[in-house]
Formats: sequence, structure tokens, C-alpha cells
Amino acid sequence: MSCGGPTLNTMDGMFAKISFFGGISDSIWPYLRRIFMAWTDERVATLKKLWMEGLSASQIAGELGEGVTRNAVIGKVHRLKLSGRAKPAPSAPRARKPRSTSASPSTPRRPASTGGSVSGNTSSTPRRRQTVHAPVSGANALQMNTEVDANVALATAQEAEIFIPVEERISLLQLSETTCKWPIGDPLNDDFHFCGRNSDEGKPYCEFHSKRAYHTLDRRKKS
DNA sequence: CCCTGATTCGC
DNA sequence: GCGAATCAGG
Repeated sequence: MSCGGPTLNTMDGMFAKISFFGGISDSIWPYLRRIFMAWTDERVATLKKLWMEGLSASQIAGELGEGVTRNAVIGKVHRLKLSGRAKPAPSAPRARKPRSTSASPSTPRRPASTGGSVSGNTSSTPRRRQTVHAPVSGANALQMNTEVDANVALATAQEAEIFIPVEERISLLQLSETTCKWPIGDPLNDDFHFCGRNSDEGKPYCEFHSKRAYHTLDRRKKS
């Protein structure tokens, strides 16, 4: 008639850890996470759903709660083996890294937010940034806000105080590997064109627009 | 700089 | 199993 053996063991381990002074907040985090933020069937279901809908890992993390990081989401996704959702071609075998094998004994993997206690100390807002990519960028997960993308494109095009001389403007067909693909203007208008300035190899935009594209333009405030 | 997912590996 | 750190890429 005993019930809950394993649970006691877990708790036991937890208290053993926290009862030891020194780097407490660091030690208890994993445990607290397990207790308050475990991957319940419900959360896993949410994760699956959102992932399949094409939301990015960080967006899903934000949706699941402050305590969930995008890494956690990605890790879980892989463990569930539902990764490749829109993976066209891996192509590159992805060389693995040596990653300092047992570099130093005391290599804290992460400072964590040492601040102290779980009671929200603070100083820092957790990392909740979200950016809306510029148009024409990823192929993966932006089937969701096309509307937003359009708005952003418009807003930034107007916001950008840049003027490309008529003779330098290029059309879609003139784009190449080294031309900035930042669209300017309304595609329905005659004056629509692309930036066309030189872009670094492998980059879709010129230096100026690269900044714009990857800078936070709109931070969606989640309720 | 910002972001994305993928992978490794200590816990 | 979990996820931070890291990697590789846009």
C-alpha cells in the first residue's frame, strides 16, 4: 500500500541539492522546471499542434510559457521525432563539432539568470524577442502572417529613407546573387523596384537592408 | 547584429 | 529524458 515511491526519490534528491548552500538557485532550477513545467500530455499536444502549424520554436516557447525556452521546444520536437516539417533538402551532412570535450571541470554551461531566487528578482526581462522577418526571406515558417509581412514590408519601405535613383533600380528579373533583394514600393505600382545594390555573398540584402531585415521591427506582445 | 532549426552531451 | 551551449545557415 505504498504509493508514490519515485516521487519521493525525486524530492529527496531535490532537497539534498537545495539544502546545500552555495549556488542554490542554479541547482534547483532543473528541478523546479521538472515540477512546474513538465512535458505533460497537454503541453506536448500543444507543442505538436503549433509545430505542425509552422510556428517557430521560439514562438511556441513563448506560447507555452515564460519558463520554456526555444531550445527546450526544439529538443522536445526532436525527441518526439517530429522534426522535419518542411525540410526540403538537408544536403549538407552537417559536420559535427568536437566541442571541448571535458574542457574544464567547472564549466558552467550557463550562468542561468543568477539572480537569485525564483521569486522574480529581476533585472532582466527574460528573453522574449520576436521579429518579423522581411519579405522574401525564409521558406520555412511564415505561412502564418502573410498579412503582417505585407504590412511590415510597406511600413519599412516607407520608413526607410532611402532613395534609389531610377537608373539604378532593378526589376525582379534583374536580381542576381549579389543584388539586394529588398523590395521597395508597392508591387502594383509602376515605381516598384528592388534595392539592387551590392549584397554580400550569401546574403539576400545589402548591408543597409540586412540591418533592417534582421532588426526587430515589431514585437508582438503576447497576452 | 538579429534570427532559424540541428546537434551534442552533461545533467 | 531534458535542455543549454553550440553549430550552421539566412
